Amino acid sequence: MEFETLHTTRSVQLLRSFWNVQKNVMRIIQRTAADNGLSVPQYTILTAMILHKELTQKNLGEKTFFAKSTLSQSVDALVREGLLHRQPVEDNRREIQLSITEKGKKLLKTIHEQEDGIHMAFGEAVQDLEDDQFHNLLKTHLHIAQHLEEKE
Amino acid sequence: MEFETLHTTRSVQLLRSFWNVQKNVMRIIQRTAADNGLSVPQYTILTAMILHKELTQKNLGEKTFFAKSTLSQSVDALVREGLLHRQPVEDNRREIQLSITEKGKKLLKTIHEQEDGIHMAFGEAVQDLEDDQFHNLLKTHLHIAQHLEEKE
DNA sequence: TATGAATTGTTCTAAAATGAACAGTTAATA
DNA sequence: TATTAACTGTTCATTTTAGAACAATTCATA
Repeated sequence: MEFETLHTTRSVQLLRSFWNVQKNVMRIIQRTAADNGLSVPQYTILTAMILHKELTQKNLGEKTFFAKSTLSQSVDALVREGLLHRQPVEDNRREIQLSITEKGKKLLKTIHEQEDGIHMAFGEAVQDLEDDQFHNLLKTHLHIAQHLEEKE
Repeated sequence: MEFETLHTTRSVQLLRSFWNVQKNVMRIIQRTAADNGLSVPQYTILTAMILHKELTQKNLGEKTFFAKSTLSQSVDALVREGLLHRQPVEDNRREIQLSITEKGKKLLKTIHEQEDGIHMAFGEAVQDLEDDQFHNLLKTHLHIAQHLEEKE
C-alpha cells in the first residue's frame, strides 16, 4: 500500500505537469486557429495531413480521436475552403482518401511563422534545452503515449 | 538560417510529442468525466479546487484558462450538484470564494480509483520511469510551461 | 452467390463552450 | 464626494463538438 500511494502520488504529479503544459498549448492553438479562420479540429486535421500525406477519414480518426461526425464536418469545411483534397479510393466506394492541397500547405506555413503562435513559443522554450534533455523528453513522452494508447 | 531551421524542426518535434500524449489524455479524461456525469471543464475545475483549497472565480479562470462564461455555468452546475461551495468574499460584494465540498472530494477520489481512468493509466506508465527520468521530465515541463505562460 | 453482420461516412439533434452585451460593484481621480 | 473607468460575474445568442440514427458499401460465411 505504501507502494501504491507512492505511485499514485507520482501519477498525480505527472498528470498535473502535463496539464500545465497542455492548457497553455490549447489556449495558444485555439487563438491561432481562430485568427486564421479555423476551428481546433480543422487545424489539427491539417497538421495531421501534412505529416501523413494521404489518409482515409477512418485513419484520420484513429490518429486524432475526434468523433466521426466532427471529422466529417471539419473535413467538409476544409474541402470547401480548398485546403484539403478529397478523392475516392480506388476499388472501394466507401472509403475516402484525403490529402492536403498547396493552399493548405501554404496556410500552415503562414501559421507556423506567426509571431505569437505555438511554434514560435515552443521554438523559444526549446532553445534552452540541452540535447540529451530534449531527447530524453521525447523518449519519455513516447513511452507514456504508447501506454495511454493501449487504453482502448 | 541553418540555426533557425534546426530549432524550428525541434519545436515541431516537441509539439508533436506533446500532442501525442495530450490527445490521449483528453480522450480518457473526456470519457471519465462523462461516465461520472461531468463535462471536461467541470472535472478540471474540481481538480483545480482540490489543489488550491480556496479560489475566487477570477483566480480559477487564471489557472484553467476557460472562458468566464464557461466558468460561470460550470461552477453553477457544480454548486447545484453539491460538489462545490460558493460563498461571498468578506468585504467584497463582487468576488466569490469557491471551495470543494466533502461530496466533491469523495467524487474525485472515486474517479481517481477507476480502473480505466487517467490516473490508473498514468500510474502504470510512471512505474517504468527511473527516478531521475521522472524528475527531469517534471523539470523540463515546468520550464516549458513557464515559457508558454509568458505568451499573454 | 445470397444473406446477415460489420464498416465507413453523413445527417440531424442535442449538448458543450464561447463571445458579447450586460448588471452590479469597486477603484481611480477630479 | 461625484463621476468615470475598470473589474467580476451572469445571461443570452451563436458556434463548435459529439452522439445517435441513418444510408451506402463491403465483408463473412452459409
